[in-house]
Amino acid sequence: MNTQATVVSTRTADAILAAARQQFASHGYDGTGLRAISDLAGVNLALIGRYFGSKEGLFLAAVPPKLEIRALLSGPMSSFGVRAAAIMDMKSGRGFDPMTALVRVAASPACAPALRIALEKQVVSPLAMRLDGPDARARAGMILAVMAGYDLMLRVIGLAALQDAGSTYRREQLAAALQQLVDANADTDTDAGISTG
Amino acid sequence: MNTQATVVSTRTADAILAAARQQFASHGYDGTGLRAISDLAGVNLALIGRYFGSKEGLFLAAVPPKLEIRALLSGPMSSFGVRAAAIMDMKSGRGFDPMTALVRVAASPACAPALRIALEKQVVSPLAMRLDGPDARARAGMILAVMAGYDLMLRVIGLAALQDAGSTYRREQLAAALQQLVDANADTDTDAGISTG
DNA sequence: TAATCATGTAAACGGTCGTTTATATTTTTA
DNA sequence: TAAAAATATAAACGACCGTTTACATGATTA
Repeated sequence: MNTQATVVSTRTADAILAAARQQFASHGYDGTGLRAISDLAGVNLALIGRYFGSKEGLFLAAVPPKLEIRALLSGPMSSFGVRAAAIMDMKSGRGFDPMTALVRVAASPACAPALRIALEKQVVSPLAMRLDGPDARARAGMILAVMAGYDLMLRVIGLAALQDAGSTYRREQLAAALQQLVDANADTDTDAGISTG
Repeated sequence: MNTQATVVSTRTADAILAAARQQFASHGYDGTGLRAISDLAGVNLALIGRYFGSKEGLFLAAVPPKLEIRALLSGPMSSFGVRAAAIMDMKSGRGFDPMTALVRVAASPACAPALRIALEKQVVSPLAMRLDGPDARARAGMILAVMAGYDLMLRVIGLAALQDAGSTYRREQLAAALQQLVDANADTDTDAGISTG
C-alpha cells in the first residue's frame, strides 16, 4: 500500500517534475525510465514512488496540467493563425514544450485518457469560446489537430519537406490553415475549394 | 551473429508481418511485444528472429512499405480534399491502417528515421508532383501533417470535440483545410484571412 | 533529552523484454 | 535410403523495468 506521502518538500518534488517533463517530452512515456528521471533530478529513485505513487501518477502530475492555450487567446482572433504559427515555429528545443510532449506521449494507453480530458478542458473549451460560427468545438478540435500534426511531422518525424522549407513560408502555410478554421463559413456544404484561382 | 536466414517460407513470414502490422498499429512500437506478435501469428517466437533478425527489422519490413498515397492521387487534384477526407473518415478500425500506425509509432526513436524516409519518398514526393504553385514539397508536407494530426486527435487521443461532431461537418472541415493547401496562392505574403465574412 | 515524524538511501523483488542457444522436425537433395 | 539443408520448437539468457522493502538520517516536538 502506498499512501502518497503528504508532500511538503517542494524542492525535491519540483526537481522530479521538471526532470519528468523533459524526459517524457523527448523520449515518450514508454521510452522514459524512472531511473533516468531520478538521475536527471539528482534524487533517489524511491522518492518518485514516495511523492507520486507510480510512474503514471508522476506523468499525470507533470504533463497534463501544462497543456493549455491561454497565451494564444489573449489577442484578436483575426490574427490567431499568425500568432499560433509564430509560436509553433519559435520553439527553442531547450526546456519543456507541451505540444511536442503531447505528440510524443499520446500513443501510450496510460497517457491518452488524461491527455484527452486535459485537452478538452484546457485547450478545446477555451478556444471554442473564442470562435464564432457553427460547430465551434469541432473547429477548435481541428485547430488542435493541425498544430499537433505540424509538430509531429516537423519535430518528431523530422520531415525534410518541412524542415527544408523556408521558415517564413512554412509559417504562413500553417497560419493560413489555422486561420481558415477560425474564420468559419456559415454554410456547411462541401465547398472544399477556397482557391483563389 | 544472426544471418537473417534466406526467407523461403512465405507463409510464416506473411503471418508474422500481418500480426506485426496489427500490433504496431494498435499498441505502438514500445507497447508491442514480440510474444504478442508470435502468438497472434500462431508462430513460434524464435521465428521472428530467424526471419527478420530483430524487432526493429520486423518493424522496418512491416510498416514503412505500407506508407503510400497512390490511391489518393488517381483523381483530379481539385477534389483531393474531399477524397482524402472521405478516406480518413471511412476507416473501419478493423485491420491495418497505415496512417494510424504512423501516428502511434512515430515517437519511438527506432521508428522515426525509417518513417521519415518512407514518407518523403512514398507520400511527399508523389504528392508534391501533383501540386502546382510554389513550394510544392512544403505544402505536401503540410497536407501530410494535417492528415496525421486529424488521425492523432480523432483516433489516438479520442478527442470528444471531434468524435461528437457530425461526421459530415467534420469531414468538410478536413476537406477544406486540405484543399486550401492544394490550391496554393502564388503570392506568399501573410494573408492569413481567407474568411468569407 | 527522548520520542516522533518527515525525508532520504541502498538494495532487492518479481516480471517482462528482446535475443539466443541447443535440439527436434520436416523437406529437399544426392 | 542416406545425407544435408531448411524450418520449427522449447527453454533459457542477461538486461531493464516499475515497485517495494528495510534502514539511516535529519528535523520537529513534547
